[in-house]
Amino acid sequence: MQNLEKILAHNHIKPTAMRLLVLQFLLNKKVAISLTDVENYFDQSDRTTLYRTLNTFVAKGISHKIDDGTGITKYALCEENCHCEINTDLHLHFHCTNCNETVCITDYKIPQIHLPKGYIAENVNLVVKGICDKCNCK
Amino acid sequence: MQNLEKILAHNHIKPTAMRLLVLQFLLNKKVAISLTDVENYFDQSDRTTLYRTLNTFVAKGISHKIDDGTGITKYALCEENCHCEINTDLHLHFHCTNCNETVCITDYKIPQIHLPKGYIAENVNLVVKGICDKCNCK
DNA sequence: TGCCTTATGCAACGGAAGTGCATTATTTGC
DNA sequence: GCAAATAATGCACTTCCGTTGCATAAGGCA
Repeated sequence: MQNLEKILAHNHIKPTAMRLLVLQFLLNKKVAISLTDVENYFDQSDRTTLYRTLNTFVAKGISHKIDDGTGITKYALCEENCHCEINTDLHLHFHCTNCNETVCITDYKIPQIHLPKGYIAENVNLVVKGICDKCNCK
Repeated sequence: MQNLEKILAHNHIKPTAMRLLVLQFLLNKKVAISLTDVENYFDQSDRTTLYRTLNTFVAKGISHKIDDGTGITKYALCEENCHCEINTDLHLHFHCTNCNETVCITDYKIPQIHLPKGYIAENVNLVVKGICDKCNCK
């Protein structure tokens, strides 16, 4: 698990116990998670700390925020070489209305969008809702 | 303003005073509005009534809900012939981070999205954030 | 060791969505 | 036209999530 510390160190985040645990949790989960998810998992721990831990991860660039249209902010680890700020590697998020999970579909890149004259795009968010493959197979 | 009553009647909504007022408000506003917007405008009126009025409009199909990524649910009247439920007339929403307004950009239709095997799309939401034409010109 | 910075934990706030229930208006059947 | 049923409204309250302030604990550095 040295790996975890390396990830943090590489992004200039002090490897506290809590951060290592949260990072591992994010790594294990393949889906985007909410603050409440983390909170439930680390039952004994304080909500604020977890909240700030997630925000630190976002600020330092190892994870990104996702708005999947449920009104609840989700978090997911960035891919290798991800530069969240830049328009080019934006991808699709899929929210399953059955299991309530949100996954990043990195294969699908958002196409160039031509806005009416005068509009300046800074950020694009594409969310598809429906049934995910797991729920579909059941 | 007979028109307003016709719209409601056509969608099987009883034309109460409140509903007519809210409908007119929506018609005048070219942008997507939040419950709070309506609430501020109809200062004397109860929030719950407005909340339920908007929900009724959505349920009966004369307006649709928009999630513009601000975390605040917005509402906008459907276009003529809109069938919100159906994937074909989904359009783009643009949220201006300067004036905080959200507009429907109906000219841009969301292209077909090819999801991985097993996924079923029911709904697509595409939100672009940035600076709108009005703010850009200032 | 002592100082300074950072992380953590507790408490509390605020906005927004939503619900329960009593009251008022509006239909509808008789 | 009246009574009963149905629907709409208004008030109070709850819950959930995001966020902040502040005091304490921990860790790094001179």
